[in-house]
Amino acid sequence: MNSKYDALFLKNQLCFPIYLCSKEIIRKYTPLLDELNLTYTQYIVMMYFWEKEKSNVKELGRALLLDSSTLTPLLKKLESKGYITRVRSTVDERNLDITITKEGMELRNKALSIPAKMGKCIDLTEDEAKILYNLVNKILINTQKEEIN
Amino acid sequence: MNSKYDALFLKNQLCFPIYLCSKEIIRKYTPLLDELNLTYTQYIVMMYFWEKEKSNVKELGRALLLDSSTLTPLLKKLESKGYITRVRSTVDERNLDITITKEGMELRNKALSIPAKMGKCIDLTEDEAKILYNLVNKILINTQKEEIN
DNA sequence: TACAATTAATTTGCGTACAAATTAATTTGA
DNA sequence: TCAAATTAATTTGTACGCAAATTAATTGTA
Repeated sequence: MNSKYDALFLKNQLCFPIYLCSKEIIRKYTPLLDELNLTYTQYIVMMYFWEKEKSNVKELGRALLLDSSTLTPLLKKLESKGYITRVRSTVDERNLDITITKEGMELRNKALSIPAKMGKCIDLTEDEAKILYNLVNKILINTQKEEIN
Repeated sequence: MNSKYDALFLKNQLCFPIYLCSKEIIRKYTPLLDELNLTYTQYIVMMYFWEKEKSNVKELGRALLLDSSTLTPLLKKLESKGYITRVRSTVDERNLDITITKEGMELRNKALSIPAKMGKCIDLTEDEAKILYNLVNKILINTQKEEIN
């Protein structure tokens, strides 16, 4: 311990490199996703719909940890690109039925090469990737516990 | 391998939880930083100036991996809060001399309790934190290598 | 059964984040 | 030496990201 300010030195921050890492990864995704006419967040949303054809804003937001106010304009953009449809539910008109289109489903095939390209770019061993995955998920669990501060 | 789409399943993504992790951590920082009248990015910039009293946009951007077009408005905000000053260099007027003020420097004392609070919230062991730090930095190095794709 | 409470989605406001274009100052080289 | 190239910062345009306010539909209950 050199100074009472030690914990405030940039080089001693853990969160800062995580934040940089997330940004850099997204930056690397960008040219690959450009070919699918998707941004990173839109790609994550499409990934969700590749596995679950139909959903609504609330459910999607809970699954992807995205606010409804982020999703509303993003979903409108995906609709305008023809990848999903947005229709008010007839059962409960508060809900929005979001459904992937055939074109949206076909995007999946165009995305097939992306994971390998990104994996090569990240360039971790399988073990390292697994360790990182577990640690990051541990933080996600911990940060989502009841706040005390 | 169950399907050719395996690598596109959300649960098999490494980058997605890193992205979530970064966002969740920043979300946790927010109420703590509110007391200093700072956003997370502004906090990182202030941290930089707590260690290096004077800089310019280019140098700062390289250190923090932030674009000048992100920094320009952010620095104007920090200036309006009285934490830094922005003056064109007299030596080379293309450069902006950015200097931390006394008030900016004093913020550091108000920030002293933040790292411990965040550490408690993240809740990793010292070893886990070190491993995570190294893995994230490895990705940062790898992603910043010459692009091949 | 009306009306208050709740719920889902949208809108608004503010702050990043970055690519591309622009502006202004400095440097380079024919 | 002066026009072209380079450089630093700013501006512009698009897209998140989230808190808070709003709107509209549904539910709960007195």
